[in-house]
Amino acid sequence: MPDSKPPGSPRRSDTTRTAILDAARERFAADGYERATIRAIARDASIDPSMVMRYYGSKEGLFAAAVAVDLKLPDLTALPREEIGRALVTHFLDMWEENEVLTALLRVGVTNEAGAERMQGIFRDQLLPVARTVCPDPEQVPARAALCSTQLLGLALTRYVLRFPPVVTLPREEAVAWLAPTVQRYLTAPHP
Amino acid sequence: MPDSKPPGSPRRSDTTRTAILDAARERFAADGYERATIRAIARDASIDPSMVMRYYGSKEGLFAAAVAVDLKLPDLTALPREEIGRALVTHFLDMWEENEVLTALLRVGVTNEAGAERMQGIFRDQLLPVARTVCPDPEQVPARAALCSTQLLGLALTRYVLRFPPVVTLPREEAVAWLAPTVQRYLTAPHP
DNA sequence: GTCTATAATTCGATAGAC
DNA sequence: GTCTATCGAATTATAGAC
Repeated sequence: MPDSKPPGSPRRSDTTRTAILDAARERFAADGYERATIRAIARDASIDPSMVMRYYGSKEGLFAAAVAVDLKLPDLTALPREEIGRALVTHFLDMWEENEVLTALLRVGVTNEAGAERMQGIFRDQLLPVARTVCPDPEQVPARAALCSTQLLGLALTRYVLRFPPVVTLPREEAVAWLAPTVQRYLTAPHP
Repeated sequence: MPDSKPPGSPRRSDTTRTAILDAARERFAADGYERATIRAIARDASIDPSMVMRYYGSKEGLFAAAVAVDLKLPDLTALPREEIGRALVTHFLDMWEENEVLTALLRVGVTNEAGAERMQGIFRDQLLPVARTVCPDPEQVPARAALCSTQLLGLALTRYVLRFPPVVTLPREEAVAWLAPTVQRYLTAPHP
C-alpha cells in the first residue's frame, strides 16, 4: 500500500504487475483455481513464473490480488420502487459482461472457500442496501436479498459458466424482461 | 453390462465397486474434479488406489461411472397447469437432497466440460417435456425451460454449493413458496 | 529486477509379485 | 483380485547467479 515514489513516476514493475493480474483473472475465469497454473499465467503475461511469486508470494496471494478489485455500484437506492427489479438485472448483467472478475470468482468459489466468501460478500454488499430501501418488513431483508441472488447467480451460472445453449442464445433484453419481474417480486411483493 | 454370472451370485467385486462409486460421488461433490484424488477416494472406500484404476481405467472413467445414475423423474406432465411451478420446485429440491450426484455434477461441471454437458442433458431431459405440455407457443419452449433452469440451478448453487447463509437458512417450504410462482410464470405466462 | 536451476510434493497411471 | 513399488509428469515454491 505505501508508495515511496512520487506520484508522477510510475515504477517499471507496475506495468508488469497489472499484466500479471490481467492474465490471472483471465486464467482463473477460464479454468478455475486448480487448473489455472502460475506457469500458464506467467506465459500469458510474457514474464517469468518466478516473478509472480516475487510479487504476490503465493498462488493464493495472486488470486486474492486478482479478485480484489472493488466493483463500482451505481446508486440504485434513489430509483422509484417499480423500477428496481429491471435496474438490478441490468446492472448485474453489466457487471458480468464488462469484467472477468465475477466469472473468475464463480468458477473458483465453487471449489475454493476464499472465492465463495468473497462472492458472498459482493452480493451482500450490493443487494442488502437496495433491499433495505424497498422491502416492506426490515426483518425480511436478508431473505429477500438472498432470493434475488439465487436468480441472478443462476443466470450468470448457466449463461457465462455452464453455457447452456438456450440461455446463451437468449438475447440480453429478453433475459432482462423475464427476470426483472422476478427480482421485483422477491424484493417488494408481500410474503407469499 | 453383460453379466456372465447367474443372477443369484453377486460377484465379490460388486460390493467393492459400489463402495468406490459412493466414495467417488462424495469426494467429487465435496471437492470438485481436480481436488478429488483417486487416492483419497480409495481411502474412503477402504481399498487400494490401484483397484480404482483396474475397475474404471482412469479418473475420467471413474467420474463418468459415478454420475451415470439415471435420476428417476416422476411424470409431471399430468398435473394441472396451475400446479406445475410448485411441483417442479419441489421435485428438484428432492433430487438435490436425496442424492449427491447433482452436487457433484455442478461442482465438477463448472471446470469440466463433460460434467457441464451431463448437467445440461439432465435439465434438458427433465424440463423440456414439462415445458412442452404447458407452454402456449411451441417455439418458446426451449427459452422458457432455460429460464426455469436459471432459477432452479441458482437456488442449488447458492444453497448447496456456495452455501450463502441466508439461502441455507431459508426453510424449504419458504423457498418453494417464493420460487414456485417464478417457475410457473416462466412456463405459462405470456411473453413479456 | 530478471532468469536458471532445482528442491519438494503430489498425482495419475503402470508393472508385476502373490 | 489385491497389493507393493515405482515411473513420469506436473505443480508450487525456493535459492542464488547475473
